[in-house]
Amino acid sequence: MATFQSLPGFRDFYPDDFARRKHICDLWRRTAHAFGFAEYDAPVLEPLELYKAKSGDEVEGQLFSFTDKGGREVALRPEMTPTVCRLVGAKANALKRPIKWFNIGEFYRYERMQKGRGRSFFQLNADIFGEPGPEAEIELIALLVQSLCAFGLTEQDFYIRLSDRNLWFYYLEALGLDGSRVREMLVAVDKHEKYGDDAFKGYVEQFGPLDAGLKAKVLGFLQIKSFAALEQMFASLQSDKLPARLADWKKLLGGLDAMGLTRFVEVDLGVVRGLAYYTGFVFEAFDRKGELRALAGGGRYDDLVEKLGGPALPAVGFAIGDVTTGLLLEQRGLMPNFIQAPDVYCVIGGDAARRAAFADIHALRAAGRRVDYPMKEVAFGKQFKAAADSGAKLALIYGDDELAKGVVKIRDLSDRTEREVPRDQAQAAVRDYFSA
RNA sequence: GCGGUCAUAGCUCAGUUGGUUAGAGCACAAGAUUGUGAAUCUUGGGGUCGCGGGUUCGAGUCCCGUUGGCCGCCCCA
Repeated sequence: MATFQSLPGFRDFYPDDFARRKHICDLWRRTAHAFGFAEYDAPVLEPLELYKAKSGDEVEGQLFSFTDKGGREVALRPEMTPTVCRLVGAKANALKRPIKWFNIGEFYRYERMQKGRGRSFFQLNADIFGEPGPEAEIELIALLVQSLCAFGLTEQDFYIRLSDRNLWFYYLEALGLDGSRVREMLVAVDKHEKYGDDAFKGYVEQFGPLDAGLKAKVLGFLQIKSFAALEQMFASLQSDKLPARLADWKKLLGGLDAMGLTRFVEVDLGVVRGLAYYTGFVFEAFDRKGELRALAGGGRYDDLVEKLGGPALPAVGFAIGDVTTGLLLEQRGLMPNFIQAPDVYCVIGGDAARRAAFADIHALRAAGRRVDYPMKEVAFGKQFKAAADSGAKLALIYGDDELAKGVVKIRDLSDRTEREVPRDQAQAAVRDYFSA
């Protein structure tokens, strides 16, 4: 047993594991680029205060934080949002709008391990700054959908629940609740799915007994699962903000429909995301079977850039993690088998043959071809087996017979045909094979 | 931070009421085999049985602690 092991919650990426992670990150990157998002990055280590300013002092318990040698309180980044707000805020006036940015990076949280959650993970973060209307949500939800469809997942495999904190505010205000009572009620709504009526305990403890009529109305609202039901609910309510908001909803749902994404999206007012900094539409992606933790989450946070010291700048974004996405792909058999196959495997006789082979091997490699060969002298039979096992398309055979004739034997490993070419034409023959 | 459960070779596991030098399959390596592909046979390397303590003539096995994994709670940006 090895003396040292990786820290709890951290993963080692052996080549097979790394190939899976790379597969996920590569497709995310390609997808984000297809949507016109620009990639950025920033330090993994940030001032602790950045996260406290966004989430409150309590977050420190969930952070990898420490004091550096200069006496600075620092933390490994647990999320990208504060960092990207810092970046955008610092240059907001110089950046072309809309600002569509994404990042793929590693994040760290000091938490207890569970299925789908460790202390280090990779996320795609995508954000749009400077666009106050639902056009930004259309773009981001479409990107989120495609970030999963790119792997072959379909509406059978996952869906997105769409909700709106603004509507909750308007609704609860229309019912006569003030600001702090609204926030407390939203916490209860967030927990209702999990705890049922017990979710209201916190509200009751803070504000006294819950009026039966009010509770019934809240329960009715959080069970709304369609835009039609939403409109009907508001038909009888008086509010000056509602018509504009319902128009936003129409624009958002209309845009998603035009992109053919309606089958992925379900209106669900039961989602509010407990995070206080969300200010409008919020959305979460889940697997259809409901067996995994959330795949992705996001929403609008129009106040955060300013709160973190930048100018007032509307923003909406989401993040999707590699762990749950990977679990879902494994579940559905959509994780490919990755083989690190060379293009060419060389079968080599004795020392003289080896010297001849080396010249071609290096030249082919310099031209970008993947070439491998046995490092030690090995029986021919084993070399052919190794060539087949390697997954290479071609075997180049440098034996004493070929050397004497001044040729190289080229074996096509897929159909087992062989032919001989003069030594000085071997590289060209390989090039022609792969360009054909 | 709390609770449950587990820990034997690189992997999957066996190991009897506590009893000789802890086993198998797979994987890896060498050979049979210096000229042709998933085969066969032989052989080999690999373990202080997670770690520490206790009970015992004797512990992989029983007890306590600890570390780590898995599952759940809290939390989940």
